Amino acid sequence: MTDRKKKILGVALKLFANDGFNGTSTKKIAKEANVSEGLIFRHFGNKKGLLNALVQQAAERTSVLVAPILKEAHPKIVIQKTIELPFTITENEYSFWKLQFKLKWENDYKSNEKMKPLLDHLSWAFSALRYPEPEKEAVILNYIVESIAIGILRDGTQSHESLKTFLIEKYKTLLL
Amino acid sequence: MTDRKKKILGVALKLFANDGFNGTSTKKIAKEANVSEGLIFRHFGNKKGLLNALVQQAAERTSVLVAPILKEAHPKIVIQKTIELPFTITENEYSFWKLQFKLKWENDYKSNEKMKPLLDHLSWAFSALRYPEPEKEAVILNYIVESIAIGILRDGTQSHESLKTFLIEKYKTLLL
DNA sequence: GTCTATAGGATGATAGAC
DNA sequence: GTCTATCATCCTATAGAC
Repeated sequence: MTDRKKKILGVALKLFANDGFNGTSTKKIAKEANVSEGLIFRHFGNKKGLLNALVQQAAERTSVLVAPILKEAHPKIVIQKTIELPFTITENEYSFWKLQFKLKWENDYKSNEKMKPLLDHLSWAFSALRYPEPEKEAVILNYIVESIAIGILRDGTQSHESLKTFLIEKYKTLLL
Repeated sequence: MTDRKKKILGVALKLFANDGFNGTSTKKIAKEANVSEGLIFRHFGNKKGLLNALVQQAAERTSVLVAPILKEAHPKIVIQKTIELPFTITENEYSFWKLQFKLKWENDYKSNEKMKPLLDHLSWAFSALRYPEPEKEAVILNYIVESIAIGILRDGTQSHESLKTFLIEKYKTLLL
């Protein structure tokens, strides 16, 4: 992967995340990346191809991020790590996550597959802890964690920090 | 409000919700509404003006929908009605809600003001029920309810029906 | 791999007639 | 209030040179 190709991907990620796919012209991407517009099409075929490359990168990045939770064998730790997940987002990853969430609303990319393994592992954890409805608990916790992630993208990590402790304590109590 | 103006608003709502603001051309709106393209600009000035009209309609519609909960004086019922809220969405309102949620990602429309009164009333309800952290409980429940709404928009009401009972029971138990 | 130049079409918006 | 015709601009994509 050449430096220019990487630059294009980086700039496109930022712009797609902020202004949306249709709200971002290839011209703007080229300008901000200090690259000719033609180069984008040489490397990615068309604009959609550029987005696809970004989506593929994201899939890999997501599985790396979720891996430590999936390997965790202690149910209580699985839950705690899941709650902590959105708080591990650093500011330079904001564009990445923003694009992920936005794409859920695009008809072509709404696949939910990436988070399925985490959901399954959460179900298992609640099940191991004898919750009567483990699947539903997993769905709910997943919803909470996703909403927190979205909130953080909007207002920053700090604004939600107190929720982390609150949630961990809440789920700890229920586990006693 | 003339019939043609209403028609434009209805078609624009559907298309903006499905394909996004930038993904929808005024030409397409005009064609689907059986109206000349010029008429859109006569009525709404420009494309953004059309979106603004939609946003204003939505604000009114939202406050009507939330009103019954805000008037509710029994804290337990406030919580139950909040949980039930997303399940009252009918299919012909899907576009309306879809646009609402999508706009949260648009830099110009991310205002969260519309749901603030509900959040405050929820806080009050949890407080009245002696929860130690009423504001946080309100935020969490609000997150859950929003996520369910989004899930319903994706997969239909039926797919989440069992969660409704589950949640109502869960919060009932915690209140004993 | 990268750039410049350009084609071909779509897009938002306006003017003027009815 | 509504339509037709039209404009200027922008957009994606390609061709050809280096």
